Amino acid sequence: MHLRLKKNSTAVRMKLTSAAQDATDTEKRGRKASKETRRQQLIEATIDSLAKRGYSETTLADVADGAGLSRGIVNFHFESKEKLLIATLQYMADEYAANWGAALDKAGDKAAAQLWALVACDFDRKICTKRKLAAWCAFWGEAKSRPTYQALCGARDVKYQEIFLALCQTLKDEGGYAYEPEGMTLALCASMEGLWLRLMMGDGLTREKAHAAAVEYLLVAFPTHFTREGPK
Amino acid sequence: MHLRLKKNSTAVRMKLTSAAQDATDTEKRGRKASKETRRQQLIEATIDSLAKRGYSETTLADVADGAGLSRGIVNFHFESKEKLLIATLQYMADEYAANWGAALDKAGDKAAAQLWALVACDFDRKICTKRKLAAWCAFWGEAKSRPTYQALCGARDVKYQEIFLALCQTLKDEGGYAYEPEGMTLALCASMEGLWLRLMMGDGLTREKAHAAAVEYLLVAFPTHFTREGPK
DNA sequence: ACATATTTGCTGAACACTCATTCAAAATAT
DNA sequence: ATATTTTGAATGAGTGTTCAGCAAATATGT
Repeated sequence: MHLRLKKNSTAVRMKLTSAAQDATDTEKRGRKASKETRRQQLIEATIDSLAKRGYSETTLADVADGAGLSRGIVNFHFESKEKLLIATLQYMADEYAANWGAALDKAGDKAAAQLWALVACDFDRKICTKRKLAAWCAFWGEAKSRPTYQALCGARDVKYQEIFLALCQTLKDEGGYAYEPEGMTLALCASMEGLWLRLMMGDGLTREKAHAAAVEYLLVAFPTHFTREGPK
Repeated sequence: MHLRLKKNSTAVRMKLTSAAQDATDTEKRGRKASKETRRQQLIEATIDSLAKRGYSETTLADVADGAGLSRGIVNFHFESKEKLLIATLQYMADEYAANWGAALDKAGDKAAAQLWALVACDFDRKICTKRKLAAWCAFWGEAKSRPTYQALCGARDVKYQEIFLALCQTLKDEGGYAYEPEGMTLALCASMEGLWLRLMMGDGLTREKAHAAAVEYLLVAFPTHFTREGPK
């Protein structure tokens, strides 16, 4: 069970919120945490549990313990375990999409630079954690038999793959390459997903090595556009 | 529950096994099935259940029903659910290894032909079924938190990847390519695993298209060795 | 300011249910 | 007759869900 002061904790908390109202948010911990903050906290605990124990052994008790809250809490903030898991997947999908969206914006308007950025951001520190990869993989494992998961995992690609394809097409025209762009794009995207899978399995593969492998692919596919250090 | 005749079913079964002792094995169904046959039967039912319901919803009751046998049967032939699942994964790993082993034998001794065969056999009818892919993926999802699964999923690569690397190395020397062979091999293997993942997800991707994408990769990586139709 | 009422967030014990496992009895094979 | 295989009901541990009640925060009254 988690320890928690009963009577006198009030005074402590009041002092904290008034004296050390430091920085960012008025809502931080204790009762004061807003609904959205709690949901966030529970989602993080869910990712932890998925990474640590896997999908099939993730229990609400474990999530609650991980968040330092009580047993019934999930059914209060989410309606059910199922809803919590869906919200968790949704959160990860949104984060992923936001990440490559931002990378694309920063990349300028040359196609080569954009493709490079898109590949690089998949191996970004923020996204490509063992913890997050394990959570993704846990959902993949269940996706086949759960349409909702499948939709959310797939939504990852709807826009993404279109952009990828368009970029490969552009580079092909620029460089006069001979390949068939659809197959090329598919193989490239699949390669990055496969690298994620291997990173998660953890055969001593590092983020850097995985990224280097993806880059190696870019080099052979688009030799006139890239060097190992980046777009020309 | 599964329906089953009680008293008179014996006669029916006897007639089947004596009159219609058709073809292959003396041991087929009914009591007569040997230990090994029953285990096999239960493993197949397990793969079915993994594919249909996913890892977390696969129950012994479902496996037993799928095999047309009673509830307690798994604990008789396997000691526990855990052991059944491990035996199932072991079976799939063995089948996979046997498949690429055979493909390699048939490919002759030219490195290009061998690599081509190795890539092709991953998309073979026998191996690359939705059913089997879903089962693989179910195990991948749990592998992170289960050393035993991880070992069996990883064993897939121990020899495999060595051979792959050696072949890429050979082709590089023959063709005077400029890439770094480790990264190249890793990206290629990862690409095929990623294609499996996508096949399983089922975005209207077919075995043929997935194979074509892998081939597209081979073409750009080893342009002097391959055409879309095969090794030169 | 202080007291009281109401709302909101949270708790944890109780409940219902699923499911792996056990085992005595039955069916079958040798 | 004995050994082996199979059955299916019983068992018990584990887990998601419910809900009455508690406590903090806020609103309202004096």
